[in-house]
Amino acid sequence: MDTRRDRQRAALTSEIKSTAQRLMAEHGTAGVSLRLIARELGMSAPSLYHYYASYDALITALLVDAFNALADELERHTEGQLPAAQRVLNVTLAFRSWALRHPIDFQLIYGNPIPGYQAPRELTVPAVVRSYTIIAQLLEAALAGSEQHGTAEFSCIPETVAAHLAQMKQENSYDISSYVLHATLVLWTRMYGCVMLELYNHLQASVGDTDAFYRAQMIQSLRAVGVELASP
Amino acid sequence: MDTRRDRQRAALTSEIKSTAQRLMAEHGTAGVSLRLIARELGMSAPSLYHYYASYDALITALLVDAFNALADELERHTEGQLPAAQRVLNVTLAFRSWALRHPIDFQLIYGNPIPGYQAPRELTVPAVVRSYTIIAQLLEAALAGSEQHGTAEFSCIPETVAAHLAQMKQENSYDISSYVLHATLVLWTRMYGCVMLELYNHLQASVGDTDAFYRAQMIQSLRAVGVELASP
DNA sequence: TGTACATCAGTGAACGCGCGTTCACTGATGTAC
DNA sequence: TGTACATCAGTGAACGCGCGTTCACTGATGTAC
Repeated sequence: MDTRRDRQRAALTSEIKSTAQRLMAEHGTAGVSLRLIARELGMSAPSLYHYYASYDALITALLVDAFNALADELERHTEGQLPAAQRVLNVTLAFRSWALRHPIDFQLIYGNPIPGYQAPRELTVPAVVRSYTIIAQLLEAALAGSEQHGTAEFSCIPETVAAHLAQMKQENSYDISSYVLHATLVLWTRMYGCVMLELYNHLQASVGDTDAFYRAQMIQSLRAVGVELASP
Repeated sequence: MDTRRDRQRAALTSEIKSTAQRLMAEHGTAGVSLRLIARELGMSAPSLYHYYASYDALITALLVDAFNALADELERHTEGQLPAAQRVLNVTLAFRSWALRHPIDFQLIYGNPIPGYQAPRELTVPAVVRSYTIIAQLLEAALAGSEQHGTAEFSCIPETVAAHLAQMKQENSYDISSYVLHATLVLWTRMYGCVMLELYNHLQASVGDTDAFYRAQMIQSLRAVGVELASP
């Protein structure tokens, strides 16, 4: 049954969520409250309890949405006719551009935790893994044809880290090489570092053109790993 | 004059600060309040106004302290008998180890802003620049003797970024090459990315030995820039 | 199609909490003679 | 060394605010016959 009431309910449920996002954009991830959302929607605070069981439940909904939106966006750049090497680059660029277009969602995922809120791990862990494996699999494909595996320094993975990756591979029965898992982690930390600094406005003043800076860093990093990119 | 009252006052002023830090460590940077601090110290909230003009003034004091403590720590690893190349590596390692030992101070500087608090720019900007120039100068020294400047990919700085760096050089009359300024920025983003992910517990599960992982990344990055490190 | 009943969205009042800050005060610590 | 005064640390009460959540309620929307 799809009654008028059901449709109304679905509409308001998502309107509450989008209002929360908008208010977070204005007041920061910690600057949002049920009462503020209700005020903004022109309704009373208790009425929100018909849509979300609690304040934490609403935050969790936002969090899960953000995780999936990011992974969806990365996945979108995974497919296509382009050579795998080019697609890896595009995914790393998509990561940053999504973060800049959705700074609040990004902070919700990777920024400071919201005071008093503890994200349920059974929801967040798989969501993180999803983005991570998207990149790893694509990187594996991009490296499949190439002979050499990156620069000499790069191939030198610390013993303890290699052991940990091997164990992870076994436990989760990944069919991705330790080399690629390691390279993905390195990429990940570099993407994250640039994006987070830019989001907190610590980069613009020094770099100027953060767009070109990021792109150059990604190209350099991918080449160091062994991805053969056509010249730009 | 150094009366009993003066000493008492100085002692309490710093005790308030250290209590604030301890409470932040327990409840997050946003989870601290004047009333909570006062309760913890066994005194009334209004009495704190004899030591700090307002809540914001206290936060600012913590922030400035943190900025300087980090820069001091980096500076400490700048000096010494070791070759400059080795000292650069040590400074990057010191950055992470300081952040791990003082996670709250680090988050205060580089994490999410505290809701409702706006750091005065005339205090924070010079403090950031201080850490940045420490690394740039040392890197300049480490590269002074070497013939080649890093790998081919690395030398390729985007035009717009190069132009911005040249302008910055002129405005502030730095005597550091654009190449080194750029390399410092790259290093900076990589240090930050690793450390921030580790602080927010997004790295341990994937990497295992974050210590070795970080060290390997720094060595690889420094070599890519052209720093000639003795083999470990 | 109309009626009786169940479901559910939305409300205002209230609870209990914590916050930063102001104010008029008490009592102790310092200072000047 | 003692006295009179000024300075300052610390206090309890209060102001005005916002928060998440509960509760008993009204009135509209749906459902079953």
